[in-house]
Amino acid sequence: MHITIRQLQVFEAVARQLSYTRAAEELHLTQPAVSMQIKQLESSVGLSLFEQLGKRVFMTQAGETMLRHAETIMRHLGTAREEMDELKGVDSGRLRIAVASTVNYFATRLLATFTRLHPSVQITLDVTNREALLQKLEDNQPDIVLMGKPPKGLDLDADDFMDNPLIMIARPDHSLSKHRSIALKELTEETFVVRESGSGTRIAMERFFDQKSFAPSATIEMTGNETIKQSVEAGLGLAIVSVHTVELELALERLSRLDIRGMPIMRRWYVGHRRGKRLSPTAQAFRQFVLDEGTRQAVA
Amino acid sequence: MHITIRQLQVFEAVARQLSYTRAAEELHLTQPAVSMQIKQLESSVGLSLFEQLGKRVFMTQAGETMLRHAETIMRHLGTAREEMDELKGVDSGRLRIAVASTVNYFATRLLATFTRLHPSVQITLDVTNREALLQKLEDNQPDIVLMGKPPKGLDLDADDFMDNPLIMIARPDHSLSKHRSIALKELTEETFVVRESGSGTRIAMERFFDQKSFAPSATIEMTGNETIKQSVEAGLGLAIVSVHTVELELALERLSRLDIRGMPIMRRWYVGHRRGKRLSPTAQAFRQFVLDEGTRQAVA
DNA sequence: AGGTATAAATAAGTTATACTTATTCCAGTG
DNA sequence: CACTGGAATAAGTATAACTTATTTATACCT
Repeated sequence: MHITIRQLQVFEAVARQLSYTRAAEELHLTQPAVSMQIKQLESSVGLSLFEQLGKRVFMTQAGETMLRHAETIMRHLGTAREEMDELKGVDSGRLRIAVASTVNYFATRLLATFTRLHPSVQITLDVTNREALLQKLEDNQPDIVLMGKPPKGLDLDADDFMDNPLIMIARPDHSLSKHRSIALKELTEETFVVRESGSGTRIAMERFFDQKSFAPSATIEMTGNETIKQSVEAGLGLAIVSVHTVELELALERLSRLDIRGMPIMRRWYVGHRRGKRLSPTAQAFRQFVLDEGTRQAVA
Repeated sequence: MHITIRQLQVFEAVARQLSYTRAAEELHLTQPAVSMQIKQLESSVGLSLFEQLGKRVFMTQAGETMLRHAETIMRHLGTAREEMDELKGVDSGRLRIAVASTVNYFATRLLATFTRLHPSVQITLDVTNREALLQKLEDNQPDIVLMGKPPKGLDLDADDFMDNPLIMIARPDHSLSKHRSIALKELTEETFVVRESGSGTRIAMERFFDQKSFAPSATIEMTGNETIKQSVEAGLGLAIVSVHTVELELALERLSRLDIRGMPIMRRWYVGHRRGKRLSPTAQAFRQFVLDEGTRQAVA
């Protein structure tokens, strides 16, 4: 014998009305149904909750105690329902976004706009490199990821939404910086500053070099885009980066873009989530927002 | 479709184990039974509570929210059960006692002893005259009443437990105070201080006078035993009171007892409760205590 | 790739539970 | 003393909560 919410509901009505019949009416039930529920509740707690003296129904002390708990339980059920309904809307809840580090340069802009549209959504932004991001996906940590082309192996529902041109950068005073249509083989003697393995940009670069059967004479490996940019600025060597990461530096002419034949390497950004994941309305809204924003940007 | 406690129970187990199968084992159920309960809960809140990605089961945000409420609800159920069990014992709960005003003189002694035996019982003592007491019984306010002989009309389960001798008192310097075996008719010229109507002592007195075909020449009506005693002490007249109310004054010889023929009027005290009332274990214990204490006193 | 193991979903059938209607019982009331 | 209002009881029915058997899906393992 165990307590049920129905019993508590019926009990609460009887306690309020102090009448089985009126409680039954209120609940659109018959009077015997109410009697049964109360009797079951009483037998499962092992005490009388009501006593009938003459015609009137009184609550026992046990009844009063039970009523207090019944009320709080029902109140919690109510608020649970309310909070669930909240979550059904787009303008609430939590949105966990993980982005590959390169994406960060425009993800913040994207998020700023989205936050303005849906101010009460609580957003978590997690910036890591591609490899760590795949691990996080494994743990179902992010709702939505923004990254380069996802690997085939992983079960990811991903759509591309934006160009991601990879370009080669150098110090503005580099000897080739004014040249046009440079062939890769001209760079054989150059040192390349490259991202850590596990980075999407690194993978894209390697594939490009493989295709062109090119192998740089020297590479220096570094973690993070900022570090790479600073190294190139310092004259440590050349680097391949997403154009999004260096817009500012190019404009200020602190870095210059080399006009390599076959470049920019045209890649795309993807918005994705684990296949089978039940996206919350908020997450769906964000996904759609990213896709729309991508095409808008492309047109502009 | 409505939420049930069973659903919350099963949900909580799955949320903790993050596995339907293990939750089923824990609850001694089969796995499909768990699936069904979760599905029903999900459909009644209109949101997925879990999502299955690959083999692993994850909680959704809705699930996390629901879990918080489920836990508090189950905690309340638990404490409700505990408190109910408490009430099943003799040493807890509340005990509402109502006594006729005359009873008060020994009820306090009785309660003191009972409280020492059951210290954590919360006792309410309500002292009123017989008439008001019957009204309170009507409203099921007291658990137990101590009073003189209850009227036949009312549905009261009452047992007598102690003698209640009514005696006549006078000022010690009253002319009859040294006399023996006084006949009522000798008191025709006396003034009587009598309790208000509705008092048990008053009723008993009137019946006694009727039987003896005696009618006092003058009566002064007063409320409460204390007032009566003081009035007699002040020489206002004679009075009939329960011996229990004047023990102290007789011992100190501030009042004296007249030796009237046919007195003391031998009445009894009763411990009672409304017929059909479900006495709590505490109330039952008190009732028994009063009965035992009464006979003990009689023997002593 | 293909086979295997693990875990959840689905289907069908059974038992228990939550209701109903009809009736009885009980206490207060004219 | 019949009458009325209100709860209890009885019997029957629909729904919910389970079971077993089976299917489906995915990770794992050569």
